Amino acid sequence: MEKLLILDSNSLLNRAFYALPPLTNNEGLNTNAIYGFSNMLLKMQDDINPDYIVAAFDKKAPTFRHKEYGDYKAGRKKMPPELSEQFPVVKEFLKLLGVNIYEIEGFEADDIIGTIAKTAAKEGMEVYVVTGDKDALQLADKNINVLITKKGVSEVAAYDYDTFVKEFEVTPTQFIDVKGLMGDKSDNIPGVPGVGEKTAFKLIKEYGSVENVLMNIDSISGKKLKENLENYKEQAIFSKKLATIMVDVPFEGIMEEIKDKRETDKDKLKELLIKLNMKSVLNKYISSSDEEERVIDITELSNSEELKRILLSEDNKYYIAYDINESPLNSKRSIKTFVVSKGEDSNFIDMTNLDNHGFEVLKEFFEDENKIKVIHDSKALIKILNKKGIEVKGFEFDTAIASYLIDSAQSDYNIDRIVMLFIGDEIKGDKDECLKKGVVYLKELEERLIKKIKDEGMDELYYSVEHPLIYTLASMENIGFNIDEETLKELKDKFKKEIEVTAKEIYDLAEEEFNIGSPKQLGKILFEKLDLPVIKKTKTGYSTNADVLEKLRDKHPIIDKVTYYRQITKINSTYVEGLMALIDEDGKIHSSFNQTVTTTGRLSSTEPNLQNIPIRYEMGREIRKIFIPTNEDDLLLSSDYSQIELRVLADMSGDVNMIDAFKHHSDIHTKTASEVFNVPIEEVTSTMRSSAKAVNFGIVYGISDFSLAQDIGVTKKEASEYMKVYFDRYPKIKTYLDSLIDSAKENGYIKTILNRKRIIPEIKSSNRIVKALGERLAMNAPIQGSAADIIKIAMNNVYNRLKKEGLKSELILQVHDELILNVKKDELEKVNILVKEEMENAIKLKVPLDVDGNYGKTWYDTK
DNA sequence: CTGGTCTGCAA
DNA sequence: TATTGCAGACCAG
Repeated sequence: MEKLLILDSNSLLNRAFYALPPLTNNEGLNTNAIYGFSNMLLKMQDDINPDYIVAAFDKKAPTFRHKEYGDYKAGRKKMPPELSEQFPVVKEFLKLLGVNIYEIEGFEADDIIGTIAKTAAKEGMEVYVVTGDKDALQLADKNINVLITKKGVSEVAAYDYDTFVKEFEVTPTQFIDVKGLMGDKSDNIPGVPGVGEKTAFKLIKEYGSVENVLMNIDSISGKKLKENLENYKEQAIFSKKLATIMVDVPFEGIMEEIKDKRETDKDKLKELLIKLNMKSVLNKYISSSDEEERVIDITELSNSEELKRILLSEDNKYYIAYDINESPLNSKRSIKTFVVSKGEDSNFIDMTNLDNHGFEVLKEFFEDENKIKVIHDSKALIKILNKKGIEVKGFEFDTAIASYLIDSAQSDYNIDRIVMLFIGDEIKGDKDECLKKGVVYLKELEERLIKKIKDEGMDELYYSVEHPLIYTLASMENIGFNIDEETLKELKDKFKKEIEVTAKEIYDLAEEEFNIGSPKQLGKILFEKLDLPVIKKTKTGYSTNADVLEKLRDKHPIIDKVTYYRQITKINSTYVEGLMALIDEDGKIHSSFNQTVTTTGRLSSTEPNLQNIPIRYEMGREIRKIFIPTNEDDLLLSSDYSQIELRVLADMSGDVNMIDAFKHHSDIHTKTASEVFNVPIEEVTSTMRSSAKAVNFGIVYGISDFSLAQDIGVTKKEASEYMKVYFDRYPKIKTYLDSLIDSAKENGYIKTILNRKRIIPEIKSSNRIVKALGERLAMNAPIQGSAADIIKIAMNNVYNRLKKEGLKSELILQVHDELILNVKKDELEKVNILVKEEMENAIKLKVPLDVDGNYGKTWYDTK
């Protein structure tokens, strides 16, 4: 006997949604109902093994029940958006599975189910109806099994005619009569007042139907019950009608349609399940035996001859992964394992003991532009090759960087992770195995990523900015920043003495020795021994951060000493000792610029982080004196964008007032102050200017009145007033920021000037704090990200022009809005102009970009 | 020895 | 109850 499985989709999704904890994919789409639904479906398929499956949905349009009874299902809460957004996805899922979906205007899913169930049973099918709604029990019949979900969605209780009668002692049809009498709160079916489940069953068991009950009211005991039955006769009949599931919805050729089975669209199903991050479901639908198992034939190349055979025997496209011997020192990094594939093969070679001939092979391979290379996370490899005098040509695509452009929020872009993310396969094994197995996925990854990048409109961003930037950064990192070790040692001694003296003073004031660096011990001294007022607490105890100490400084002389001690030990450990440990054999520091870390598109810098060298306070700023040019005669040039983020904001918002200010090269903070405080430019005080500056900063970050108030030390109300006036003066900024939030809410992401995408799952959160964060991200990311786009363009252009013009000056550092170059003395003027030109003309905005260049003998002096 | 927490540096 | 990062010190497990 053929089996038909009918899904009461609305009911099941509701069940799953409320039974399972919230679950989202990486884009913030809720998936818990989908997950529960698909697992339930899998279980049913396993248990029943149906020949056909159909899914019924409710339509939004009112049904005949609503039309006849205005209050039908009234009082039902509106479906939360976290659930409703999952409906289209489930429909897509079912469609790809080949399941027929039925939803008909004017009928509920129940009616569709009833009709299909009865029709199919009549035609000799064994029918299974799965639902979370007990109403459907009235459909139970000889060949119709109604499966009701129990606790959650994993288990079901099954009823056919016999089991139903056995349990309830009425027939399934009589169950409608029961409902007519008792009503149904959730559907707002009234029934007869005073008649509950017990009485209803009792009456129907005795009289068989609502009609018969009503004809025999006289013989029923109980005065009140009689009265109610008498008074609500019509309501009882009507309720029965409402509770009756239709079994005669007009369906033309429904059975033929159901039997006309469609195939599962495996490729698209896979894609959808990967997108939903539902690997476990995917595995069940597409078992590995179903797919051609990826044949991974891993070959070890044991000498340079074998390497040569793979790399040089023909012109081809090569997929490359590698591992390096990590070291904090650039000079000590080398290639450990080199893995190459021409598509399906995987060949690796242990580079540690490779002879010189091996590097000749690599040189011939990498410098041949007809041998096309796709490299996963190429920069470290390029750096090592470049150091050995090998250029890299014919390099077309970096799968790590491309993956970052598609989703910048991943914690890393190792091959195994992005294979899971974009292909859905799990690569098992340690780092080494992931590499060797992963290389065979690079071809498919490349194809998918190229398509995605094109679809997202990021061709220019990848091919003209990020990809060329790999070479620019590799060069900067290999060049490094020269260090004045003498001065550094002097600083070290100076700080060491200062720390000792300060510590002694603190011990004297505390009248005991303790670890000043331990917030726990310091807290004990300050708040218990010295009994200072507790300002703030942390999870683990008293807060002793800078803000707290600032508030306490009048209360005890120890506070200023502690603050000073903090500053000086911070500078000493992080910058003096930290930098000292990273000076390479060439006397330079070679920081790494990571291209795939930040969510906004900025670079980040590690080992060491050269993007947070102190500048605000003199004591820390001194650190900059140790950064010197490569050669004695050279100079350092620092060129920085003035207010690039506000200019980007002016451009993207199109606010005429702000655009004007930049066009006239006004001091934007003073101008803002004059607007917000309504005074002429000349009367702007420095306090006003710094408040305005804080507002401008706040706008860029996505502001709240609370934080602004805290920042500039006014009340929340005043801060709120500043913002209001600000938006009055720059009206288009307000509308622009709002439009960013709207677009993020609608699409789930925002884009920068170059279409760099940042997915913002937070904005869909039902937690209002998280959602508020999402809104700030939506406002900040396009601004910060566009500024990042612009300086990246400038970096490539500066790098290429210096090379093209045969100049010996070199780009060595980027600090978000600033480029630092090592400049030959006789090139200074030329390079200063060149850099300014390239930075200012990196992109055409509605406002000019202003670049200020400063040079000096040390980084400290470039001011 | 690792990972969590607190702290503080930059744009 | 402001965005993006990196890193050192401490400390519990």
